[in-house]
Amino acid sequence: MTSSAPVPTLIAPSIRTRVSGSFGIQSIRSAIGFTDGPTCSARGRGSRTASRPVMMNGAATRGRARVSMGRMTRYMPATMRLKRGRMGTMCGRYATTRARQELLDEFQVQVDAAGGEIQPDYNVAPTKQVPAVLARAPKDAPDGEEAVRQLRTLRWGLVPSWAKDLSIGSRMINARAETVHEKPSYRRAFAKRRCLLPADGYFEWYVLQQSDDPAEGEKKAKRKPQKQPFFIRPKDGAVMAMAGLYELWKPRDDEDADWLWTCTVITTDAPDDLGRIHDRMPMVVRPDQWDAWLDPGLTDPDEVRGLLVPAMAGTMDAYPVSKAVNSVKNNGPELIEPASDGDNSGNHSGALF
DNA sequence: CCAGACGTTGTT
DNA sequence: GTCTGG
DNA sequence: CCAGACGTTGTT
DNA sequence: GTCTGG
Repeated sequence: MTSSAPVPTLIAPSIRTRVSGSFGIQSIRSAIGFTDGPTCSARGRGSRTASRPVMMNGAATRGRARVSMGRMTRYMPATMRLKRGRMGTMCGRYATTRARQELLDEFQVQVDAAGGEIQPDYNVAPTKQVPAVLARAPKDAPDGEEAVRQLRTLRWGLVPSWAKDLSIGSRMINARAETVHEKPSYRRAFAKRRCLLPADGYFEWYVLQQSDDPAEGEKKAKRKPQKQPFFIRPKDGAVMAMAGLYELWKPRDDEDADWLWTCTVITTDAPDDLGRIHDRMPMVVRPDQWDAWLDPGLTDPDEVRGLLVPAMAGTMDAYPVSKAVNSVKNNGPELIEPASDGDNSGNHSGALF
């Protein structure tokens, strides 16, 4: 019976941050979100507790932040821009398991340019190679040559052409649909290098906290927040053609090196049913828009933006899965199986929808 | 002019 | 590469 | 997205 | 805490 199990509730990230180890004041200021302002030369070993003002609508409330360090307390004006840690969720993991031939057929690919094998991947993470569909004129073709629709594998995490090394790619895994046309890192690719990234569905992690157990009485035992992975996929089982951009990059110091092909996933608002638990999702391109989306000759940002339509409510399934997906070392169909009773220490007792 | 960023997620 | 901030 | 590391000195 | 690697 799961009816007596504590009900999980969605909580926001803590506004109190505890840091331990050897830190300077800069670390603490960073921990509480200040990226600018007065500095202090104090250093030391031990643990600190820092608190910061609550942020609403992207701006800090008025007031002061207190940073206590043993007997010393520093106050700082709370007027600086706040920077959050990587506590949120986005499209950072997905599954793509269609076989090569299925992809070639489904997307009416003209040229199979994907070297090597295309293996089902139930745990795609940033920096991995992913199958992609794109349209591009042949390498040595004269101007005006027709673009050819091709299947390739790309590295997830877009590396802009100006990057000194490819490490920036792991931070360029998503592009917001609302701003992608104007961001320096993306707009060139948005105009000329769009692609489709086939997916079965994507993962997202809820931050869960069990409600207080009355049996514990006055003891306010603070439980560690737990993250529960969910898999989200189209109800009809159709392939998700995620809107993507690709880029070609070559190290500056090695003209003979091969071009590195990289990509990013465009995100958009999630419809209400999904938005109750998570307000962003990958942008999906409808089949009747695939041709236009892939057309490298369509470069007007307004026209391209017109192809991007947020998903309709009620079209996706979302259900909890095993925490095995947390580790990129795990891979297999079991990662997208609904979590069974007993999985994850009973964090969740069933589907939300 | 040069230096430095170039991105996303979240909202008690 | 190109834009913003100082 | 999560997991896991997170540094320096010197140089037989 | 922040950053990198997968």
